[in-house]
Amino acid sequence: MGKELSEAAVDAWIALMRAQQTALLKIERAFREAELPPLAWYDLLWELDRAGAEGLRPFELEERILIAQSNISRLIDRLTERGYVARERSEEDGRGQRVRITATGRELRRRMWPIYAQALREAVGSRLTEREAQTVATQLAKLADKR
Amino acid sequence: MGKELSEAAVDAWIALMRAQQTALLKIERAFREAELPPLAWYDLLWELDRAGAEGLRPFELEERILIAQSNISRLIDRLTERGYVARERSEEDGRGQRVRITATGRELRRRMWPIYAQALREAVGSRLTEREAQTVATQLAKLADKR
DNA sequence: CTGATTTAGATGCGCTCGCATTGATATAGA
DNA sequence: TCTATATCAATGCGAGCGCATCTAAATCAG
Repeated sequence: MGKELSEAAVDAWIALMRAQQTALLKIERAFREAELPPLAWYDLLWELDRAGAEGLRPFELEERILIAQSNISRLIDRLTERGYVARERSEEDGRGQRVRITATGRELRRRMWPIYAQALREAVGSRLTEREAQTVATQLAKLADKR
Repeated sequence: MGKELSEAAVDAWIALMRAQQTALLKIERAFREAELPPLAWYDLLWELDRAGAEGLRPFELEERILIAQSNISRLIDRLTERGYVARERSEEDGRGQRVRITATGRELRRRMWPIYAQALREAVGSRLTEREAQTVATQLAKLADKR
């Protein structure tokens, strides 16, 4: 692609903004209506659940979920306060820590999933064929590079 | 498509979140580095510029750009303070108002565009072929419906 | 016409965000 | 080894967000 900005690129960008906002709003609303915490909590719990017993370092979480460092720090604060995750000093790095999910945290994530899945189905799954979803995922992956 | 949530849909959703976040961050950064206001200002100015001499009612802006009512109201506040737009009581509706872009506002939008275009080219245009961009725009449009 | 409902827009509130900075430790280079 | 630089995480700050609520005007129903 050359130096000019194609109209198609602008259209794709606008569609991207609208689609994300609209879908995100629906999903957050679903969580709220079910009296569950916001999506960011799910993301973090999910990564920690996957990470298993060793947990993750905050900077590893930062790489996996798309939240800035300072917000990761405070998100961990909030989850720690409620006992969904636990902090622990890192053995191998004196500056660092390890974050692990607790049993309660795992349970919360499990409760959140059906709500998430349902909302996702309505906002995304039901609107694209499997094939379309695959294409979209592939194309959009090209935009996710931070460079 | 049915009642189940396909893996492809989840992948598309995650890609959507990441792509939007990443691209948006780049664009906002570009504006900041050029010492220009954020994207939302551009969007609002652009709609008002297009609307011409009659301007728009705030609720019309709300339909066009993806910002909640209360935030539209405050965004107009900020732009009014700096003289980029002007409020005026609506003739036809005593509850309402008309918002119009000023000459300074038009000028600001004009200055913002090259920065925006450049960032958009880097974040989106250069990463998709024209054809891909079209496909993405078409598919994503299906997710933008608020219902 | 009157009262009830709806709609337009503003505002208070609490929360989260991004940025910049700080403090502490780790790593690299002379 | 000693110093400079880089990295990890926390925090102060100001700004913007979404929600709920409020006021005023418009619309609807009887």
